[in-house]
Parts: sequence; C-alpha cells; structure tokens
Amino acid sequence: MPRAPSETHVPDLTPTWRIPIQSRATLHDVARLAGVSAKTVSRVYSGSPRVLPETRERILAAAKRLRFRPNTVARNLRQGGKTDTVAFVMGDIHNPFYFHVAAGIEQELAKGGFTMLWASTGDAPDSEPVVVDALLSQLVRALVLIPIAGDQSYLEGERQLGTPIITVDRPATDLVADTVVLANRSGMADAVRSLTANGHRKIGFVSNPSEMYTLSERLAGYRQALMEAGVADSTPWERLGNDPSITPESQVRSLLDSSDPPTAIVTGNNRATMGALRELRTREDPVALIGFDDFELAEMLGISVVAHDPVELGRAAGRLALERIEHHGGPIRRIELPTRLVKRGSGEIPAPTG
Amino acid sequence: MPRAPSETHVPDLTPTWRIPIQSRATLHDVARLAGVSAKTVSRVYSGSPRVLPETRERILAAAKRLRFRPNTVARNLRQGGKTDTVAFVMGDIHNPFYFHVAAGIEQELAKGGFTMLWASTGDAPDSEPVVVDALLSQLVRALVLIPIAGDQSYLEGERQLGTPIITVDRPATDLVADTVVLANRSGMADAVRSLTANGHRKIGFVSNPSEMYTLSERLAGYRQALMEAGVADSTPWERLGNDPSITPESQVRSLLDSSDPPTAIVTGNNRATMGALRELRTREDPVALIGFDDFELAEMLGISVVAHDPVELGRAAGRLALERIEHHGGPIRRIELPTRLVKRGSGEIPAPTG
DNA sequence: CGAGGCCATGTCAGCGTTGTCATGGCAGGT
DNA sequence: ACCTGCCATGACAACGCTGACATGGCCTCG
Repeated sequence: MPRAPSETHVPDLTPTWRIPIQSRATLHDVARLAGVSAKTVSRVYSGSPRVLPETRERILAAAKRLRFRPNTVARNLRQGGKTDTVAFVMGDIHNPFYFHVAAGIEQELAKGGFTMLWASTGDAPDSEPVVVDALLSQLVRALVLIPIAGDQSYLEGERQLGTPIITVDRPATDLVADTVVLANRSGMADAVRSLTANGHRKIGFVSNPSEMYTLSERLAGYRQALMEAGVADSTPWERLGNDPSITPESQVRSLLDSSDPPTAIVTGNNRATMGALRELRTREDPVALIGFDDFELAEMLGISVVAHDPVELGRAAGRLALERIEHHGGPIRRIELPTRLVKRGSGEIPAPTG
Repeated sequence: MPRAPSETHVPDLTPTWRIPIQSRATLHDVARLAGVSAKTVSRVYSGSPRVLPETRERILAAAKRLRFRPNTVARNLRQGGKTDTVAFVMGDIHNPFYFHVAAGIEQELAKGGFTMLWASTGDAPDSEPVVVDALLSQLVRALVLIPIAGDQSYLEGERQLGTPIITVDRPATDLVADTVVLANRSGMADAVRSLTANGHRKIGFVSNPSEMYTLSERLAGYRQALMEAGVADSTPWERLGNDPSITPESQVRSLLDSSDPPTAIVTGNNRATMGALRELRTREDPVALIGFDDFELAEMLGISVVAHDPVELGRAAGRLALERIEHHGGPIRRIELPTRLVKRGSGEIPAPTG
C-alpha cells in the first residue's frame, strides 16, 4: 500500500506540454480571414440581426478555423468595466454547511448567466478585507459574503459605487446590506418547546463557539422557550464555549456529570450534535437530544433535529444578487428562511417521571 | 413555526439602495488630484521603486480620498489578456467529496495569488463544453476539471494555445492533460485482502453508478484481490447499477437475500456505504463491511473504510496548475494519491466458520 | 426619374491600464 | 563650464472589443 503520492511520467506517445505555438485569434484575425471588418464579426458574436446570413456563415467558418473565442475581458472593459462575475467570500473551508450555500449561490447565478468567483478567508477575520478587495478589483457585479471580520464598514465605499452586497447566514455589522439568514431563534425555540411538551424542564444547551450571531440567536430562542415553560434561569444547563480546544464531548460530559444533570439536551450546531452523540453513546441514562442542523445519518440513527436547507440559503442569496444587479433601487431586504423540526425519536424521549 | 421564507423590509433608518452617485475613480482621477501623470500612479500600484517617496505618499493620499482601486480587468487586458484566475469545473453539486476538492484547489491557488472561478455543469455531460467555454473566454490561466462529458477533445485547441489543463479524480478522454487521481484500484484491493485474510471468500461489491472511471477501477481492484485469494468468478456477488433510481439499499438487499449470500460487503463509494449501513441495521446476520470514502460518523459507528484525503486531491491539482503556469514545458504528469485502510471493527468481523 | 429610406457594413475612438521611449533636471568628473 | 549618466516623471500607443456615427447600394414611390 503506497504511503506517499506516486507520480508517473506518462510514456511519451503524445507530445509534452510546451510553449504555445500560435497565439489566440482576435476579432481582427477572424475579420481578415472572412474578408469583413472587425465590427461585423463583433456583430455576429453579440447577436445583432443586422448581418447577412451568408456573411454570418463565412465569419463563423473563419472563426472556427482559427479557434476564435471572444475575449470576455476586453468586452467587459469596453462596456464600462461590467463583468459577468459575482464574488463569494466565505471563511471556514472545512464546514460542509458553507459548501451547500456556495452550491446554491452558484446554481442561481448560472441561471442569470453569471459565474462565481470564489475565495475564502481561511477563517482569519483580518484577511476578510484583503480577500474581498482582491475580488472587488476584478469588478464583480455583486458581492455575496459570509461575514467574519468584526465589522464590514470597509465596504461602505464600494456600496456607494453601487455594488450590491448580500450577506448570508449572518448580518453585516456597520454596513447597509441585504441579508439572508435562518430562523435561528424560532427554530431553536420550537425544539425546546417540543421538549417541554414532553415534560422536560432541565434542558441542556451545548455550543462551541457560541459568540457568533447564529449561535447567540439560537441561545436566545432556547432561553425564551424555557422562560415560557416557567424556567427563568437556564444558565446552570448552558455550556457555552469559545475556545476551539474545548470539545463538545467534554461540554456534554460536564453537563451530565453535574449535580443536577439535564434530562434533555439541545445542541447549537452540527459539530455539537456529533459530540453529544459520541458522549451519549457511552452512557446508560436515556437523555433526549435535538440537534441543530440536519445530517446524513440522522434518519438512520433516529436523531431529531432542527433541519433547514443550506442550498436554499445560497439560492436565496443568489437570487437577491441577481435582482440587485437588475434594479439597484429599493429598500434593504432581509430574508429569513424557515427551519423545520424533524422528529425521529431522540427528541421524543419523555422526561423521567418523579 | 413559519412555513415560508419571511421577508422583512428593514426600517428606514439607513438609506435604501440606489443608483450610484459617483462613479469609480480611475488612475487619471488620482493622477489629476495628486498633480502627476497617470503613469506615475500606475508605477505606484505596480510596485515600481522609481517613484519619490514624497510623490508616492501624495498619490496614495489622493487614491485613498477617491477610494481608488486599480481595475484588474483593464490591467489584465493590457498585459496580453493574462488574468489571475483559474477555472474549476465540477459536475455534481451535491457530493461533498467535490467540495473538499474545491477547497483544496482554492487553498493552493490563493497561495499563488490566484483566485478561483468556479462553475458546475449540474451533472449534465452536454453542458460541460458550454460551461468550460464560458470560463475559458474569461482568459483563465489554467483549467482544473472533473471530467464528466464523454470526451475532452474539444479542449485540444485551448491546450495548443498553452492553457494548462488539469483533471482531477478522473483522467481526461482524448486529451493530453495532467491528472490527479486516487489509488482507487489498490485501495479497494487492500480492503478486499483484509477481508480474505479474515477468512472471507464470498464478498459482495455494491456500487451505483459503476461505469465511472473511479468505480471501474475500484471494481478491478476488488476482482484482482479476489482472484489472488482463489475466487475466480466474483460476478454473483457484484451489484453494479447505473440507474440513479436503484438505491444502494436495494442492491444490498438483493445480495443478502440471494441463495448464496456474501459474508462481507465492500462498497464503491460513500453513498453505497450509507445504503449498506441502513440495510444491515435491519438484519441480524453479522456481515463484515468496508466502505470506500471516510465519513464523519464512521469512527463512532465503528465502520472500517478505505480513507483518503479529498482536500489533498484538490491541493495537488492546485499545485500542478501553479507549476504549469510557471513553466509550460515538461512531460505530462499523473499523480496518484494513496488511500489508507482504516480498521474500526466492521471490516474485521471474521467469516463464519463452517 | 429623382428623392427618401432602409439595410449591410465600415470607420473611428476609447474603456483603464501599462510598456516603450522621451524629457529634463541634477550630481559628479574632468 | 561642459559632458556623461542617472533618475523621476511624462507622452503616447495599444491590449481586444463595441458604441456612435458614417457610407454606399438598392428598393420604393410619387
């Protein structure tokens, strides 16, 4: 079993890569070969009807022979620096959630004939302005951003220049921008209400990190639902971390080993759910569990979750971007996507009586 | 619980979006304000040392005041249509595997100062040339592609123009291109050998689809290892589908319900593993299982897998792209990344004796 | 039969930037 | 004082394309 990547030099049947022999054909080359002016070739490629079918065919034949492909860069420049790309900037490369968002954005943009320029900040807040700036200098038509930096005021100038800015999953700070978010608060409240309906009062909340917008919203939903059920102070059952070295398992362990352990647990996100699952596996006590974010094996494992559609989150953002590109005016918009409590068993374990 | 996305018009504290008031500042605007020529401003932004520190500062101050950002599109055009973007085209939006690949590519490209233009074909082979063409017309410096179309000969012209083309996960058909793939064949053979070492002879192979390059390689590895163990004809235990409507579960069911059921199963990919898991859950018989592709809960569930690193697959492709951009020459390269058999229990169930 | 109009096509300039070459000022050597 | 050479800066063109406007042939109609 090989341990290191193996590299083969493919036998030299075919020539190796080399410096290009010919250079890229331009409109003028095609025009010369077809015996027309560059402008007429241009007309063919911009779909103008004012070209004789016969001429058009001669031009297309010449273009094919020269392997001509219109130079989008030049076209964009000529047309006032308007490109057909939209930038997407995200932080955490490793979270599958964001990939689904990215896929949704790309899907919608493709419908509008736009392509997506994608860059990530590698989760370093300081690099957000740098990365965003690099994309903006490519004159993208819109910017879709999952904010990570402390604030987005550095984008104010660009906004005034008319570039639509849409944030996803979290609202921007110190910047006027359209936003698409999940119904974090009500989603979590639904989960907790479902537990209280089953008699639970001592409900743990596990989250690390917990200082992000989404998670503090979910925490708020949790507290609110507990309040409604008559539990005024939930802090003994909250395990909020902001240190990546604290594992969700250890948070759950600390909860269950406390003097007054909870009978149910809700988790702030996918990662916390995984941790809770791992820890609960090692225990006998039947503890109810509802996770935030759905996951592939949840159904098989019978785990109840607050589900939502990350791809739709991206699609909504993509649509918003396209609409803004069309009509710049109008009020700021905030779209909140619903969540759905999926009951699969783990969340329906009743509270022990007595 | 809301059922439909809710949309809020944010209260009008801040102004609404509107047509841009001012237009984007150019080199000339900055030059005028700083009292120099455009060329001098250009020199500042292209890092030329031939500018007096005092002049430089005056220019930077002016640029800041005008919120100037160099126009990459124009710069690229001027410099012979060389952009600083690399295209990545993939098919299946829904497979997390490819997102990890994408992340790896993006990571490496960022190191070289390139950004990634990402598009997907939505898994329609016919749209591959269209999507690729759209990206190429943006004059990307290299193309990284997960091939889906029947052949890639349509890229021959572009290759001759000197655009590096790198395929990932699968080799190109009818095109000379660098390639990064997994050690599919040996990886699967390792898995099967581990099973035969535990006494298994009747080993099922489940895969849908099965006609793709990666899966036929894995099938070949499976057959080879069985051959070595003295099983000449494995076809009774192969369940190969190419119809998306056939679920992996049903393939596993058909295997286990056959007159001579296997004592172990290997799966062709992640999706098949999930299906096998679901089906095996419903059964009593202890059937050994080794999956191809690792997954998040595999460790918790004790599932043995042939693991590999999709992010590294992307990184290798990204590095290859950067190297080709630097030096066009040299032989075609094929990089094969190793897999690793991770034993977690499910694959180590011994064959029933007798 | 000439005026007017329509249509296919052409000419030219310029999008914002930078490579090439030019200019003019100043320091140092003789 | 004069020449040489260096350095900071500038003038100009061009990257490939398309919008605005021009041209010239042909058809129609009074």
